[in-house]
Amino acid sequence: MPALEIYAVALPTPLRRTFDYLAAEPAEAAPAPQQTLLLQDDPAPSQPAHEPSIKGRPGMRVSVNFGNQKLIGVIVAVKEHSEFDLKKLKPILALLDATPLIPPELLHLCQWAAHYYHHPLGEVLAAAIPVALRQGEAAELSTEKAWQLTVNGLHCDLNELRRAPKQQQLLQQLQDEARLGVSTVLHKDLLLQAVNRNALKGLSDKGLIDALEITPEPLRPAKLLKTQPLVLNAEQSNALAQITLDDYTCHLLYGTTGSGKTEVYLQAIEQVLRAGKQALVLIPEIGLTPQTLSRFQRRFNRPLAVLHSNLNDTERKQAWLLAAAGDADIIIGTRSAIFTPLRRPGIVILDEEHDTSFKQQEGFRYSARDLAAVRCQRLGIPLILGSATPSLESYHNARQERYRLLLLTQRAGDAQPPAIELIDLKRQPLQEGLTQALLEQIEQHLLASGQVLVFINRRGFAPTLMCHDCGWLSQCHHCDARLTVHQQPAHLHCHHCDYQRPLIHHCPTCNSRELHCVGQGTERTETLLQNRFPDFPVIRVDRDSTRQKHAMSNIIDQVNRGEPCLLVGTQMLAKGHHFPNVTLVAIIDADGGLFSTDFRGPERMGQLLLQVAGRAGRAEKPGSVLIQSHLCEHPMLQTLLHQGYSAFAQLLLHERQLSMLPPFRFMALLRAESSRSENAHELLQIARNMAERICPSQPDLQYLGPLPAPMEKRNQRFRHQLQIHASSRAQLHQLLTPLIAELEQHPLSRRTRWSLDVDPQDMS
DNA sequence: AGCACGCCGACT
DNA sequence: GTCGGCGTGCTC
Repeated sequence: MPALEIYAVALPTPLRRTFDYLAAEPAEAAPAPQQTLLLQDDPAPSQPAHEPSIKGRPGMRVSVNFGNQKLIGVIVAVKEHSEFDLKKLKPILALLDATPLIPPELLHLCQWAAHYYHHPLGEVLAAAIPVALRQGEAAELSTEKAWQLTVNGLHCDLNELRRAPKQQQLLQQLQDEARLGVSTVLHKDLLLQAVNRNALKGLSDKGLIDALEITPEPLRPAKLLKTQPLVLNAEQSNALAQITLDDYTCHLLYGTTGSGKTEVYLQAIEQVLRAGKQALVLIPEIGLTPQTLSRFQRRFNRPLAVLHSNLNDTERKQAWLLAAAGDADIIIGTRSAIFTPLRRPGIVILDEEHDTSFKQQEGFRYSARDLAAVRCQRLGIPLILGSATPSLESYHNARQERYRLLLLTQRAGDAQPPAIELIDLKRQPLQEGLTQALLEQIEQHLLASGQVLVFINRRGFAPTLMCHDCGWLSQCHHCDARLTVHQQPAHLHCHHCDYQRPLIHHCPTCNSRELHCVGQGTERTETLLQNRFPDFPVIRVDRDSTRQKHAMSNIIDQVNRGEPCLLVGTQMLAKGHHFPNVTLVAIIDADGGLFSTDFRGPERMGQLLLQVAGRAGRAEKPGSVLIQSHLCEHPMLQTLLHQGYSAFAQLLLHERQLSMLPPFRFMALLRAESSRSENAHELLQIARNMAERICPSQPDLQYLGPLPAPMEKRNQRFRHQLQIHASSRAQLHQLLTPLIAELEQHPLSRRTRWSLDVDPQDMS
């Protein structure tokens, strides 16, 4: 009598536990003839579609009946006993994998994340697995259409095709390649060579070539590099030499814009590839420009897989499986790529590590940066965090020598750092927010054939419409926010809930015609600059102007042609793209971050200012940066501009320490939202009472709230939050584990939407 | 989360 | 008489 086999299965439900299932009963009589291992679309539930000899192991997918739905889950443990009534256990319907889809190391990372973020494992796994595989598709690399000469085709006389020159040319090409030993040619490669489809069909109809489906072999030519590495300067060489490749170290590569961080990444990756291992490169959501990608493709003769948000389900699955199979040597992706399985993991690089897009802001709120550290530590491989403006968390870790600090201070080549100057806005006459001094500078740079980048971090025409006679404001009815005025096309738009309505010209309250636009947005600045400099093109770059598919690359092309022009835009301009001909960067208003309700406001402001400033003077042309502010004497601005980011970061860290905020304290944010404000508040009050009972407030563990969120009403829902501050991670989690368990048992917790954010990045 | 069950109000 | 509103309970 074989021991009972029970699988603990994680299912995609918000329930924070696994469910036990029996292994499907072994087939009774004679073994069924060759049954397919992997499920087709719809398995017959009565007949398990797997061979009895295959045993379930952790990381394999199963399909099961759950309540009255059929779900796909992942086995997380195989055991002989269950806490649950054995008679009530259901058998799995089918085992979907012959080998674990999630290798043990990745499953462990998911379990760690579920535990650390107090999030259901089933949902963590759902975030880790591409949709196509989550829905039960076979874990097989997709095949590609290819062509092969038939015997007739190989020996066919080209003269026979003299009346079909396209076919003749194609046949000759295929015969030539066949003689060189290349017997099959991928269909997509032929299309890339502009081969006519009709010519292929013609040869195929004549029986000279055959179509076939093949799984392409990864190409690894003997020569690793396509192009030679750049010569490193002393700092870069030193940084590269300090990167430990054979065990875990987290390196903070802190390098000024233009100091050549990417070259250090490339040469570190080169060493990893030479050791036969894979490199995982994580980049911010908008950082994956064709420029970044081509830099990797141009350097290495090795297969590369890309994972970003514009892939469809099939492409995403393919890239994921290529990484898992070890068929891709370099994997480049955004946040969720931290969950890519790797056959031969060698290094993880996370570029622009301060970027907020590495933290998921809804649902499973994980930090890809922090998970990268956990994963690398487990794997015993190096992690490189790179930034010109490191997050205070990482900078603090480096100063505490938990991370190895690698400094790059020199700009590559002859590029000079930009000269940064403040323009005091106080008492200045303004034209749509721009001072005379700024306009004159812009004019000078344009006349000197320079390009000018004007940064204003607000899209639309103006953030508010106001009645000059009665004080009416364009309030959004769904949010505690004003509707933004847009002129292209003209409408009022809430940037928080997406509510839109036509632009009005009379006050809805007093019917006055004196409706004024208050404040500046990109459209308004664009209009002003277009009127003021009619001889130069003004190009607006924001979410609205780049909505269409190739809009951004068209803009990049236009700007890189080098003609003098004005670029007006939001932070989209600050990230990823290089504009070598920009000689002046103008920042319309630096003050936003200094009044922010979020304690990270000043940090974000400093990072953004330097990122924008870094766009100037990248090439041989020296750049200047002008920053308008009402608070020129503010110590933060002064420190940032005169002593640099490190001094600025140290100043902010000092303040964080005094006010007992991260990274000196550890935070969790319990959020609740409801269509009735009292409900959200009440649930959090219950949570606070529970928390006080588990662990009373004390210096090492403090509660703040429940309080309304900074924007209480958003999209018709009222939001409240309870902050939990602890002096150590351990203390935080000692509270959270029982608190969440108790809270989810409470009846009110199922009627009001709530979520937990461990290490919140955005307090709103 | 989904989904079923169940118990009260306005319609063909 | 039914359709359907959403409160409550359960999922191995």
